[in-house]
Amino acid sequence: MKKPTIKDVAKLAGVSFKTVSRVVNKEASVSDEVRSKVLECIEKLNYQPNHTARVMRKAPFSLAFVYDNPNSHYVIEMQNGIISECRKRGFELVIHPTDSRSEEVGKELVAMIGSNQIGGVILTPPLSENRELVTFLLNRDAKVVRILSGAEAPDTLAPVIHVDDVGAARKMTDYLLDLGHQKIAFLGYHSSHESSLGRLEGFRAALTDRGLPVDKNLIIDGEFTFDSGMAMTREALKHNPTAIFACNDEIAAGAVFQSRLSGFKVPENISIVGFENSPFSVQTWPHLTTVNQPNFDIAASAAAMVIKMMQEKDVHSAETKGFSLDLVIRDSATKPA
Amino acid sequence: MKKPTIKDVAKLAGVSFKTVSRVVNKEASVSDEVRSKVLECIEKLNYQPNHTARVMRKAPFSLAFVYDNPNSHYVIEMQNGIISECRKRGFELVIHPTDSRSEEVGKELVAMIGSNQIGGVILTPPLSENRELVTFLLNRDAKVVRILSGAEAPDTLAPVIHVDDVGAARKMTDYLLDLGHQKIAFLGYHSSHESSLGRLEGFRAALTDRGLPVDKNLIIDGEFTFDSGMAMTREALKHNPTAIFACNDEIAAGAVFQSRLSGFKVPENISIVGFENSPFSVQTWPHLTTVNQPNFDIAASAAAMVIKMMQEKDVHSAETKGFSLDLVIRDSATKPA
DNA sequence: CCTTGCTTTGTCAACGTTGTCAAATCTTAT
DNA sequence: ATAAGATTTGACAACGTTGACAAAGCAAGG
Repeated sequence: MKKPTIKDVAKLAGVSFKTVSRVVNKEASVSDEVRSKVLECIEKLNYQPNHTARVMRKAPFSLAFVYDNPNSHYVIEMQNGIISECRKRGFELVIHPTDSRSEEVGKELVAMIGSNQIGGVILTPPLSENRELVTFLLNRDAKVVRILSGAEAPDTLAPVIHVDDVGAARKMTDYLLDLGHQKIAFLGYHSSHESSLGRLEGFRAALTDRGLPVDKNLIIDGEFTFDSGMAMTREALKHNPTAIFACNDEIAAGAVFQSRLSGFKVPENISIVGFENSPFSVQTWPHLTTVNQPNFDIAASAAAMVIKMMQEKDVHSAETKGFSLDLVIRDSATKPA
Repeated sequence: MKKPTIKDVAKLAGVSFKTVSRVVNKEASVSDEVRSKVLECIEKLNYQPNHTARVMRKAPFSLAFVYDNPNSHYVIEMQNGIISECRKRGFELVIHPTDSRSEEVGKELVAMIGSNQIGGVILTPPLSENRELVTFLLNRDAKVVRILSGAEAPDTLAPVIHVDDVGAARKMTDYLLDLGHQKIAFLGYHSSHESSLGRLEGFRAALTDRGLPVDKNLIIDGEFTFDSGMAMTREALKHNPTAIFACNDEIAAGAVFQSRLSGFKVPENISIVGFENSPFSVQTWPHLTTVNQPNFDIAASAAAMVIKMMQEKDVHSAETKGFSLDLVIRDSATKPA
């Protein structure tokens, strides 16, 4: 019992297969009478249009999500956002984890696009920061949307979604400052880690805005992990901060833990805030005050953009959309004693 | 500048396009001389075979990973495992998160398969437990591989990968018992949660094997979350256990935290073990002794199975493969005081 | 030098759709 | 009743590939 094709439906309905095609594609010029008969036959035979043949005549209905990020929570939220948009539009999502340091990335992606499986690509950091890669893809006329952090899009190569984590870091720092903290440690500076740079920038800006000095001893560098968070906290504690601004929630969780171990109550004796609003932020006690990243929405709007580009053939206008981030106030920060 | 097709290559190489096709498909009957000339032209034109056309004539080269699981870490590990296998074989992965309670699941999946985009499906719990869904898919001759927990495959409907978490729970309990613990609390029983059932079963079996009683007061039910872990621990502590067996790492993390809050040192005064070896297990102090689930390998072998089924058309022999799980001994459990 | 059999190459139809354009049918105005 | 126009339908090629089969080329055996 083979899969029914459009011709089987046509035969059953007593019309030409082109008419069936028209019904399937919801074209206008079909009489109501014929349409309903065809629809009925489709139902009866359980006909499914062959996606592949369709792609061959029209355009691909798939897009790729390309990432190189060890943070599962982030990846999943992004995926879900993209998928939700894909579902609405009848698109399929192909995921493409990759190694951003590898020379192969460009080739891999070009192969996907060249082979006509994929119509568009969503790039996340650090891939999206790679100008060379982007132009390379653009030259093979791929539809590309980049997700980047920063208050503004850095260029107009291709559409960009920018996520203002600098502004968010500043907001968070302001929040701590408003609470009355003066000595705030910054944990997680890492010169090669783009997002730590942005966050530090926001942190600094908030301090300087109020004419406060930026104490180098309180800017600690390390990895984005729990263990490193603990280590950095030991370091920071030597200089008696009243609050800790951690670059992400994992670090913050480590900080909470180490603080307690060192005899500080959180938040009574020391306030600690995170960044990301990841599951880790409620995996600790007290639950972390942090910054929410609306990854789902960011991803969905990126997907909407690529799909739009895939549909309107010519339009190449480098669109841009910005997201600002909000604080999530929970229990790990309060007024200093 | 359109994408080059096989015909362009043929023209350039001065051979028929069928010959090029043969080269591309690495068929034997091409003289070395011609082959290398063709290869050269392919290179020169930057020709990429059109995947779509290929799928139309042969079979789909994509498989779907279908899941309904809120645990990002699990999903990502599975994805990565599947992808690694796909890359080796030139397949693409389409992900399909879904709502297992919805009536639509079957239809969605049949639509994917019927439309010829997808050649096979990998099902994880709880979808894979749904016999009805599996037979439904099988009837539309989809290639299905199920991942299930349990020491053995429950039936021979379709190939199954079974993961022995019952055995692992027993191993873990034995470990605690060997350490000298007698009063062990079990946290995270939840009647509708398949995996908690299996783990409880293993826990019970280990006790009964040694002729020890199973104290109902020490079997606490609740969710698989940090907060619930804390709550269950408060409950358990009333009955003075010397060890806690948590159904997963999140619960264990909550347990560690609550224990400390209640004045117990971990592991000096109370031993706590988790399950899953998720990132949470090193996101706490001391790092958790837990059970490793080799999700990557499990997924990879599922992928290998589906791909094999897709390639060898007829073979329907319900293969089966089992995985046993190993303990990861870290620092959260030790001999009782 | 011709047959036989093997290897290499080519021709053509097919896969299941959609696009183009022409044919058939239905309206409406004269 | 008829021409003109609008709507609905159909025939056929095309998309880029592979499969089936036929043709050509070549070596060995008589």
